[in-house]
Amino acid sequence: MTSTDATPPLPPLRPTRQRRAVVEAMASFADFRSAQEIHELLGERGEQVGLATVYRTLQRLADAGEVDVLRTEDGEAIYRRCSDSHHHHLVCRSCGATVEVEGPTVERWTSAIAAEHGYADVSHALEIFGTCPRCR
Amino acid sequence: MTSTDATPPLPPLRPTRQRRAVVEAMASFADFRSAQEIHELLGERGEQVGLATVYRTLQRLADAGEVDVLRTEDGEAIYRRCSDSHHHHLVCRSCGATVEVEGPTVERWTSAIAAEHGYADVSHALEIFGTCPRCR
DNA sequence: GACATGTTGACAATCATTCTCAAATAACCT
DNA sequence: AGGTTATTTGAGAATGATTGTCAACATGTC
Ligand SMILES: [Zn+2]
Ligand SMILES: [Zn+2]
Ligand SMILES: [Zn+2]
Ligand SMILES: [Zn+2]
Repeated sequence: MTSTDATPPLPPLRPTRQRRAVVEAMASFADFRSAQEIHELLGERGEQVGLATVYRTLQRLADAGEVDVLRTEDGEAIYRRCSDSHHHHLVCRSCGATVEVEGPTVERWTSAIAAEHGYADVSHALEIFGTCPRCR
Repeated sequence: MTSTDATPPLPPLRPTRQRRAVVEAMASFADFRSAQEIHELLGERGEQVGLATVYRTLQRLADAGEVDVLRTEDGEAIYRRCSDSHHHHLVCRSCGATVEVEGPTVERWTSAIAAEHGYADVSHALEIFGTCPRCR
């Protein structure tokens, strides 16, 4: 709420072929994929985009809240397009099928717990893993 | 519940100086630390343990549920000794101070959500981040 | 078109984590 | 104690995801 940082000099951000390609690619699947997999997918689609650019673009999208980022068991980042509202994921351990879920229950609980311990400026991360119906 | 895998040939697991050292080191701090930091700590304590061994031991401890593992924003694994029961963490973004929290609320909610979507064999991961009282 | 600046891509550099494998050491047997 | 075998260790190489470099490019503006 300082009075001097109304609109910091944010760089413009240009619409390039590569960015469009990545965004479109993200719209073509519903599960979580790694940057490298997305890079491959782009290749298959005939859209030539450098790997570094894919990484950069995914990060921007993540920062902008356009995509969700998760970490696999071994620390690899995986991405998926997402709705704009706050939510969590129910992910199939076997095939990766993902369902976005939400509800006030967890939101309230985490806030309460945090307040109870004097923690401020709270955020949280919750992922649910299981085996989906199709993989039973 | 299959009848043929009662006790798979698990390797014995020997009590070595290195393993004791790591376990003791883990008991000496209460926040999350990376394998490398723990390796350093061991050095300072005069316990010479190879980095690879630290990694191996931490993984074993994690598999055995003796330590909790988290991933930092950039995918680095961090470890902390933990109580035996299922719980979650309230972590200070600034100093790393950690509080183990638990409660049936989230447990029930996640189970319900999973069942609702037909997911079986469910597990979940929840971390709460905030600024602790001391860092306000 | 000319200019200023954001963007790209090939490739090098990081860096956490894993792998390799010979030497060291528990556990066991006699 | 000596001998045998299965683990464990550690130093260094290897891996692999992610990031950095920087010259060539593309875009928006005038
Ligand atoms: Zn599935
Ligand atoms: Zn939430
Ligand atoms: Zn703190
Ligand atoms: Zn739980």
